[in-house]
Amino acid sequence: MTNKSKKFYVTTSIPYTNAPPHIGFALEAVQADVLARYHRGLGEDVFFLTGTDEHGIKTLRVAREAGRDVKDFADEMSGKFKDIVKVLNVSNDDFIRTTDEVRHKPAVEKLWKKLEKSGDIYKKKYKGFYCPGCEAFKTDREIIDGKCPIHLKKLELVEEENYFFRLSKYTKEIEKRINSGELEIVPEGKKNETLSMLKQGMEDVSFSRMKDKYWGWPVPEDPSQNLYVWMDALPNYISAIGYEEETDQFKKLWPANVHCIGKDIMKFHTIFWPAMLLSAGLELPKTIFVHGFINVAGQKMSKSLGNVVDPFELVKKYGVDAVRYYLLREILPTEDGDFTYEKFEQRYNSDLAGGIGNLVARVLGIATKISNFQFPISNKFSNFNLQKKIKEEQKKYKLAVESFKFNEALIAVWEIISACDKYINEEKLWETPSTSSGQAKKLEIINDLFLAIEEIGVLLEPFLPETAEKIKKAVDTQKAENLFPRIAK
RNA sequence: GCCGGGGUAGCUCAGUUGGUAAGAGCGCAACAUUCAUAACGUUGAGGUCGUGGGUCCGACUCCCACCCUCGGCACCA
Repeated sequence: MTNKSKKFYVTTSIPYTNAPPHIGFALEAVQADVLARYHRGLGEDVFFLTGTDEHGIKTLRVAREAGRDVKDFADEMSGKFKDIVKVLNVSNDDFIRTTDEVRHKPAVEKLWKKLEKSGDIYKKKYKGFYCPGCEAFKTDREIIDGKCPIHLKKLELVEEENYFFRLSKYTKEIEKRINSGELEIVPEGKKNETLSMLKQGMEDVSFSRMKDKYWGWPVPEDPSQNLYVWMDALPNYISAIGYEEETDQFKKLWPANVHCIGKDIMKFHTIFWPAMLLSAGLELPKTIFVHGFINVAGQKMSKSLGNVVDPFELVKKYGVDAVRYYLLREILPTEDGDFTYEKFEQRYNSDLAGGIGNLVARVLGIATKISNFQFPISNKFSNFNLQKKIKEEQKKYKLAVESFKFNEALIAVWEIISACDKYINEEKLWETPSTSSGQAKKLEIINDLFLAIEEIGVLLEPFLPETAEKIKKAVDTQKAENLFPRIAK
């Protein structure tokens, strides 16, 4: 492998810190982690970024309601996201916060100046319905009867002068880049949605708010205004890697290979962000990968319904790889998925306990109890069919991961697991052969199974890193712990 | 309202350009078996492929209408 020179820069979106992490962010983090680990396995120079988006009204409001200092509150929330990433065994190389004044703030300022220099920043009156209670503008959709749904007070029509970004100028170019494939959007349906939005044309967007109405970094050279969310959050992808000083790292890593995002923020990543980059004379990310949402028992996850699934609890209860497995195998990568404990436990028992867990225990049991086998007696397969099957599935696996079909990649691995189980049954490995040649053949078969398990571990590493490690250890020491104890019903 | 994606076995989904393929996995049942986590394996039951029309020698696969569902339609992120 000589992929050392090839770089791979992957990001998650930066979740907002008004609430602790839920399972939706866990999905995104784990998906991005598979990509990062897979490409590392290919020998590429991988950089994997995640972080938190902290500025804005909501964090401010939630902090106030809790009687907390906002920065202090944001610190705590951001810490929770840092924790969940760690708990999920996500291999991020860095973690950026929008409140970071060393890396982020100067980078955002620099980007702003670039946009300004391109003539894409201008002042315009922004009109909106403002709720003094919320201290925020309300969108048309939020407004009920001309009133704020939270405070039930009549909204004021407030006009303020803000800085706008000339988004409209770039729609044609972005459309072109998408159509040519230079900017790839996965899946196809989301690409089409973006294209249809572009076709309708985009209006310019406000990139700042009056200082006292928005928590954020000040607009360079106009401290009466603060930078609005797009201008603050999206640039995290370049601020973290050294955009401000245009470091070697920045030159090497940008443009990003993949931005992993949720469908709710698609427009900002497929239109706003590319427009900003074009304006600044920077390259566009290569791929935007859009995942769906996770419902709980068919219902939207929400605080008011009280059905928010806490990823910390899940990991505590079932173990990190069980959670990763569910997210990657049961949830279709680009569709909305569903979470229930029943489904989770069923997946766990059938695939994890009965599949990989059982196979490893089985093979090691045969090797140690039934035979005095020492691995390896050969690094080549004796059984052509098994070898062929593994090769086929490896191919499918590679294709699947590289097209973001994580569930299909896992299906391929489980095909190998199933083939191994069948092999053991067909050969009746537990019986004692009567001849010495029969005995020799038996050892060869066990060797095949060890080779297969070893390969399964390798394939599993991006998905279930802890399990992969345990498998490796089991093969090396010929002792296995119970990988996934069955959950009693 | 406009635009787009879907509606295939109990569940989650595959089904290439229309013609002996109506499929997989899970769940369920039976059988077999004991090396393993009551596991693994084999076999089986289960679907008029949303509804009603149409084109065709022939449609899950094409056309029309309708029903249901999910999403997008521009500053909540």
